[in-house]
Amino acid sequence: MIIRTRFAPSPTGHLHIGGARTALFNWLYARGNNGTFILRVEDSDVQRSTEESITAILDGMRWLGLDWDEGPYYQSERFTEYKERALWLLEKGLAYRCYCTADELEKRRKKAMDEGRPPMYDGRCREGEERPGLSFAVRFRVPEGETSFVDGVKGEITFDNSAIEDLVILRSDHTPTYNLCVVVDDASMGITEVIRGDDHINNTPKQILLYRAFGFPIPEFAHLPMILGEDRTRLSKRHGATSVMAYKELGILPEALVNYLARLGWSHGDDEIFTLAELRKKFSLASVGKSSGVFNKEKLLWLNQHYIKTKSPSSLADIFICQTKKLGPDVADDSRVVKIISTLQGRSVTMAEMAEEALFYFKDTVEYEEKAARKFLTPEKTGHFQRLLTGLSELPEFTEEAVESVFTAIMESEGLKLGKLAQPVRVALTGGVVSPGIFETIEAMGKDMTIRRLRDAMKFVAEKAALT
RNA sequence: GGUCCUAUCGUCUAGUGGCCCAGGACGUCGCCCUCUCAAGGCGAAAACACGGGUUCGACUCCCGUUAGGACUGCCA
Repeated sequence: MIIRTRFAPSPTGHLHIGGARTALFNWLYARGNNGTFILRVEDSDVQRSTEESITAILDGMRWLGLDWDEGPYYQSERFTEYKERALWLLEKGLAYRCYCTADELEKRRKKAMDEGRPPMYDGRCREGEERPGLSFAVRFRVPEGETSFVDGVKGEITFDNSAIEDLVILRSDHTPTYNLCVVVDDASMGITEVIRGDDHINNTPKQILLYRAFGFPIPEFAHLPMILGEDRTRLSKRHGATSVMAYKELGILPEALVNYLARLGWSHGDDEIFTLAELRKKFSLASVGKSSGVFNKEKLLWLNQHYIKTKSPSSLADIFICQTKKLGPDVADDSRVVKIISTLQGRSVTMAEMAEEALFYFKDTVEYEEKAARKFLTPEKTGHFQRLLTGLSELPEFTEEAVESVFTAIMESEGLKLGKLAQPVRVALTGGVVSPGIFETIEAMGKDMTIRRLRDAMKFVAEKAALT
């Protein structure tokens, strides 16, 4: 049998971390088993579903590289089918008309809670007469007995049906509800493995009962543990960035987020680094853990740093240009970009950070940090700038090695250590005391800008000396 | 309240009865390297929730306790 999995988000917000991991695991399971991955938008709650959310979710999926083979299907386009199915159950006596109003139900529920009774629907309309002219909802008649299934992650789970109330499958406006839609959809789309968050475990027996009532084949279920915030409660806005796209803005690479999400709840021995392609080969439901995990930003950042460090500079260029633009400079046409990235990628944790650290390469004039200038831009510390300037401007090839040779010549003839020379130059070129290696910085900056900045610094020193 | 799920270092986890006085990774701390900052190398501190069983032997199996989480909607 061909494996068919699906990701079924409800479009009431962006694609969040938990949803992304569910999508990833479904994708991995399908792709790893030559199966089909389906995207279905669960917008059966017309009131809360929005177009923007749908776009946001699709964007998030694409950014992560999770492509789908079928869909997106929309539940809102399938309302007649759900309704017909519900009516069929009604006809067969497997469901019944409930004339209770939402208000009454709410009151009864509250009363039951206050009195410490389980707030379940009491089934009062179960055997009632049909009352023509009155509006009604359709409730599924939950049979007596037990319902159990073998969960792909958690193992065997059993429920006593007495704890399951007769659920509404068609609202009084005759729109379908979630449990009906999922069952009808999963069955008609031929889903073989339902992989979703374990907040759905309690829905599973209801759905199994519906499958049985319809006579549909029952799929396998696998429930993934939740992702929690630092305070060990369900991840939500309170915990900061929870939207996948927010991480993109922060300069997180999709490979890093995918890798992190995969390792949150799934493991492969002691391995930590996985590309999407490797995950595809190695992923299995059997090695998904049972317990919920806390989302740890530090580790995500570590992975991000790893990918920034190991990717080719040119593959980072588009993101770099985009992040830099957010800070001002448009560097799309700057031929130095790739070289500049290569100087920064070993020391940037995020792409946003890299853009910030790269800013000095793009400024028209350097702004010296006051403390740095005071310490390093002095007559004695910049004494060799003229010689450096000459040496550099005479270089036929402006490469890291060539630049280094100019420095070495000065150091040898003057008996200097590199530190004595490098720090003042660093301040002259970047304005501060922190930057990539001085030779690579000079190469990446280019001959013209380097020489100009060296001259500016000498002028700065001279003017300062003249004032005192 | 009821139902269900879960329980190894601060965090993510390895571990499927003896290989474990518990391994890896992030983070933390120390040392080394060093033109600054990183990166890198080396090292350290740090965990089997508790109580009963089962067994020659339990982190591993069973039961209970405790703790956390989810669900309990005419939301999904």
